[in-house]
Amino acid sequence: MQLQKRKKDLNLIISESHLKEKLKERNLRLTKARKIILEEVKKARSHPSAYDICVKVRERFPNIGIATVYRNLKLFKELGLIFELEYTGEQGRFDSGSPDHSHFICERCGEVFDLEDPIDKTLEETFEKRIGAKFTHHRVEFYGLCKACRSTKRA
Amino acid sequence: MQLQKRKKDLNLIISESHLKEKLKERNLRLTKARKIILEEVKKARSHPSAYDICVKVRERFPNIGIATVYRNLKLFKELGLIFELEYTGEQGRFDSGSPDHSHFICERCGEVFDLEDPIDKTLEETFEKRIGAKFTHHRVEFYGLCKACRSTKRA
DNA sequence: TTAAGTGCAAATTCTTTGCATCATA
DNA sequence: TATGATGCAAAGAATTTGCACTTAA
Repeated sequence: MQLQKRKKDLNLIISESHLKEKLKERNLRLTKARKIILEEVKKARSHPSAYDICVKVRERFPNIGIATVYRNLKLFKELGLIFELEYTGEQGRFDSGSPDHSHFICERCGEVFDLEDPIDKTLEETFEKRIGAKFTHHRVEFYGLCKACRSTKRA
Repeated sequence: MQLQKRKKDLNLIISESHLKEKLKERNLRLTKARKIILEEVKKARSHPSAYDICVKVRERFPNIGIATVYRNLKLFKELGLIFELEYTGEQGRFDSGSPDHSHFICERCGEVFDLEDPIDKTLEETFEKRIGAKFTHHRVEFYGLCKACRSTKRA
């Protein structure tokens, strides 16, 4: 009982010190809002939207504004503390080809390159069995710097 | 020279008849706008946004409205003629965990499930070499019906 | 104390919708 | 010619931004 409690506290301490360290690198402050937002993202069982997180945070910090949640989620992404599931913040992009290929998206210039599909039938079936789901399709995207952008190091 | 021209025409004819057939199944009409929009998506070298496509279509069909482009892109997706690169139309979803896992997203209930990362280092390096890029990360998402939604067939 | 962070509301951006008009089957 | 499709503008949804006030270091 006590051990578990200690463990829990320890986890929080580690999280918080990690956050503190990351913030210090950029001369940013550890505010109450920032701390609670990260805690709520970390403890969320599912994959919450900014709005979901705002609702959760509000239970503990009633005056939080949605703008603060957005600002901090964006910051946490930049710090590498969380990941965004969907590549939003841009317009939808369309692809006319067949579905069995993957994409590489350059994070500097936004160019999209086609690559072959790395997911084979066997793997797909293994995953389907594991969670009892039936897949209709999948998507694979790689992100990084394209050839052209690598040679022009400076923007 | 002539062969190439013939080939080109043939491609267009095939595309158009495919479209016509798909449309007929749903009692939809083959309009000039619809035809040109699909042609422009098909011929686009990169992965255009709805706005990009609208600009292209406008060169050939000046009065096209952005709403018509959106409506038809949505339709083409439903007909399976094109694919949308990003899972938009929803809020951004966040993930607090490590980046080395993939996701399954239920298309009925929207629930997100974690799965292991199917991309190994070797494959990543092969792809990097092939296009001369340097990857920072990747994302893999599976879509379909989850266990719970499969058992409740009807909504 | 002082610069970063916040809340609020207004602004932006992307996408969808309502409606009168147009055009395909 | 009847119904589906379009253009326009207005509405919606998600996210960002400007600014005066607050707070962590």
